[in-house]
Amino acid sequence: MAVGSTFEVMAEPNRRVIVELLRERERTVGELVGALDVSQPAVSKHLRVLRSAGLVESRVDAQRRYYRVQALPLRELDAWLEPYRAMWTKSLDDLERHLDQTQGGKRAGRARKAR
Amino acid sequence: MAVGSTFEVMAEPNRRVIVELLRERERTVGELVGALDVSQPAVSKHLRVLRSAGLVESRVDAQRRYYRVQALPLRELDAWLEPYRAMWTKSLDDLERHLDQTQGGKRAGRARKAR
DNA sequence: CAGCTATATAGCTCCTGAGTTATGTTCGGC
DNA sequence: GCCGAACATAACTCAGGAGCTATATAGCTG
Repeated sequence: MAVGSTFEVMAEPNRRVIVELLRERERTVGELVGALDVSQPAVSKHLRVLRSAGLVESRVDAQRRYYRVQALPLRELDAWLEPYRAMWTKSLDDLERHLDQTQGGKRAGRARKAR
Repeated sequence: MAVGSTFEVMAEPNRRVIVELLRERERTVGELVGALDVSQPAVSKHLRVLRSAGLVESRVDAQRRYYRVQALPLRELDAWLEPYRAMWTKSLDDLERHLDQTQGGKRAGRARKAR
């Protein structure tokens, strides 16, 4: 529930891969195992962690379990990042101003700021 | 540099506290130690990790070192989250539609969607 | 220069967490 | 009703990382 747990859960590389795979479409445990280069129990363990963090849900079909992403908890990360957006925007603006000063008119037709 | 390292660095609770403290203003190591309930070497170690991830910078003043946030690496987290924004927006819309259906006109003057 | 302050580094301990193998459970097919 | 497929759980190992104490380094102060 806390932003901390979401951060910690998403810090694990294989879990991020799982979430990215499930973003495209729901998948069975077997499909994830095939994509991940770790054992099936390891994948089940990651799915357990992800489920208890509310980041995935599952649907049963016979012996198969289809997992899908539940993105809402990621919103907490987004909210946590909010105060920093202004800071990196400023950093980029400062960088740009610096480039404008040092390189002068060399880049007249250049594309405008990416935010 | 990779989004993975940024995730892992920010997963540590004390490091997140440090970054949040430095968001307000630059601080010395001693100030951070006073706020954190861990030893001074532990704080220095966290600062080292944060510095090598590009998340903080330091300025020397006599024996003191003032640390400040460098927010740019956090932008990678923001970018990573991007594809999921549409998903949680949809989840919230679905929830709202559901509430509208089940509770009908009970909440006529209610505040509008928060995004 | 002696001693104090502020911070970094070294060396160590300890616990957590990610991985493994082995086994349990559930379900469909024959 | 049995066997195999699909997944979860149990029990264990092992490495890394976060913490600590002790010590080194750098700079002010008197």
